[in-house]
Amino acid sequence: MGSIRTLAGSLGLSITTVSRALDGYPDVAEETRERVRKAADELGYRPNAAARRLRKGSGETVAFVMPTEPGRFYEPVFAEQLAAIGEQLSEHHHDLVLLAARPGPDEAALYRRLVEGRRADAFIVVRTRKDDERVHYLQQKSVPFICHGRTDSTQPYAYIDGDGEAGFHELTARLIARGHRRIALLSAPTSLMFAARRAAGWRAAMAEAGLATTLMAEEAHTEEGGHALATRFLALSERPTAIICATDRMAVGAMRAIESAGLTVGSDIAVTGHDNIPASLFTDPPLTTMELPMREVGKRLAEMVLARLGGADIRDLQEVRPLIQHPRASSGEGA
Amino acid sequence: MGSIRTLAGSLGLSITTVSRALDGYPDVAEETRERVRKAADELGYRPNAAARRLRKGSGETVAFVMPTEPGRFYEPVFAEQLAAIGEQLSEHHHDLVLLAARPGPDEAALYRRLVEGRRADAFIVVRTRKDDERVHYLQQKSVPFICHGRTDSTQPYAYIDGDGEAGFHELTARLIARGHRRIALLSAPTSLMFAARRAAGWRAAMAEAGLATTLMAEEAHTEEGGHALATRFLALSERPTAIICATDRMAVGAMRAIESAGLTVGSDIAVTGHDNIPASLFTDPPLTTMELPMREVGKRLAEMVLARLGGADIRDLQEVRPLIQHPRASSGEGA
DNA sequence: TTTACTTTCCAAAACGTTTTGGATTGGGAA
DNA sequence: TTCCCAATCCAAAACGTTTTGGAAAGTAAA
Repeated sequence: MGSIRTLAGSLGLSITTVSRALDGYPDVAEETRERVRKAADELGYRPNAAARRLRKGSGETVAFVMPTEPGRFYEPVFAEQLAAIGEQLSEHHHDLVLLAARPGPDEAALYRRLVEGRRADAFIVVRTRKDDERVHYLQQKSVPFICHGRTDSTQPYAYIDGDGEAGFHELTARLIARGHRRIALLSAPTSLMFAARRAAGWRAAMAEAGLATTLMAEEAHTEEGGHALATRFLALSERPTAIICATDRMAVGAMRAIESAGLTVGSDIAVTGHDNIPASLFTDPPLTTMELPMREVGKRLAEMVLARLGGADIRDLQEVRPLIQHPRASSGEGA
Repeated sequence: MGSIRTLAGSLGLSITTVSRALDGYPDVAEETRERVRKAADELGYRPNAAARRLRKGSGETVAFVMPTEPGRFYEPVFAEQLAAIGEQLSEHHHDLVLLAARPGPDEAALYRRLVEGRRADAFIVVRTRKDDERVHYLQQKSVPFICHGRTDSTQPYAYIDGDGEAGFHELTARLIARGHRRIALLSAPTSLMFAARRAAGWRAAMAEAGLATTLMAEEAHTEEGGHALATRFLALSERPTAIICATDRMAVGAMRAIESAGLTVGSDIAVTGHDNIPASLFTDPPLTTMELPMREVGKRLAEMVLARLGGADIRDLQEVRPLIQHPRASSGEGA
């Protein structure tokens, strides 16, 4: 029911003409085209996606594989990015297929299945790692993809990324200018590219000021991770006067640890994060943080995928975006 | 490259036999089947998804349309649910296609496009509304779907839902037993089914104890919404001694408002939420909340969709799950 | 030996599009 | 008139599977 054949039949036209009319080819009379459009609307005709994909060879399908960590997968800004990607792609009549696998052999197998079965024409790769097998594989198979975040690849690849290095450099310099000397970094695992970049920014600013970069440790980027690391640093005889966290979630955990130790965030110890999650305005005191607008990034990510599918050059699809700083009371700044 | 034809050719078999061998039909010799399997592995052959879908008529595709509100879409537990759905579906070789549209005409048009173009064989409908056009439409077109949350429909439909009514009833009764009399409810918009259910639970418990249910108001279920409503209630001459929030995010906003007013959460005013977001363990004091395990729900949602596609009866696919209560210090309970 | 049945395989049709390579018509130029 | 070209249309092939309806060969029963 509702195939192009019945539509063509009811119009007394060939299916060729109907197809070309709807696809906007120039070799069909304007009057006919209108007639076809109207009938298609009335019958609620939509070309069968599978048939179209089969014939065209390309499926108009973009895959997004969530790297679900063992245990909970809780990414504050994730949903927003996904929504933006979905909106943008669907506007251009592309499908976003969502999958999930934890990094490791399962993930690799999933990528192979998607590529070999031609279930996806392009990929969006998030949460990039330093040495990223996903990137290797897609490059080798020459499947189009866009990364959110950079990776250590010798071959060119398309990406969009926030400038975490510059952001953390600027933040660290700001704290140094306010008199801080012992500034700790609570990092996420540095095998994750975003964590490595942010750490590099902190390290550079500290080095420029001639300060030691010993107060640094890695943990999962969760409230719990932040709490554990902060507790450890607070027990030092020379405890830090400022704690820079890789993410807002870590900062929330760190703030809790500081309060438990009987200290006051903002006056006794500065705390900062990254992400500008909604809750960061409602911590006590409000959390100093920085932000890469996820909705914009998601939209751009989708645009870049479409561009790549359209044959755009990889070198024109490499973007690093500055972060928006939000200085607030948790670092003795802002309101 | 890599079609079933080349595979059949290289084996000296017909494509029929190859297809049936790989699909496990009984009319192919065990020896042959092994030979085919091995060759398929070596060549990395996977059936072309579009061709298979076209021929089979069913696309093995489940659609998930995110109801993106105007402005920010930030759903703490959302990513986890999505990951679980994706994992489960992909295990059964089904695709999860993700789309996004804000409730309204765009959303309706998107559903039509998906159904009429046969881009989706089934739907997962989340964030159900009292009068839900998505449900009406899918029922009318008799497209299989599963709701997360219930709705006001006279016809039967498949759903899984947390028992927010019982959960809030139990919580309210607990607070009453601890001596609270003026218990306010900070609700999400009651056009959303989950908010209406939770409000009903609170109202019933209050009525049973002969208490007034005037202390109730609706706002967006965000930190900001919670903050605004709490501020309003705190200004009353007879302010509430307990504030029940529809979500943890609202509770975070409410706690901030209480502190700003110079009061102490837990001792002066009890505060509770719902969702058990990770941050709820790291508020000061830890937040009393309740939970529907999202990973489990996601998995079950996927299973139910598959069951429905397999012809299971709707009446066997209606589940209400009890919530897990987490009494904590923010309501003077727990540790 | 013939018959009937089982096992194993296969040719061809079908799914609903898009694309290729014309065919037809009418009008203007020669 | 004849020829050419532009404007419209269309029949048939192709995309890569799965499924239908046997065919061929071997085996057991009569």
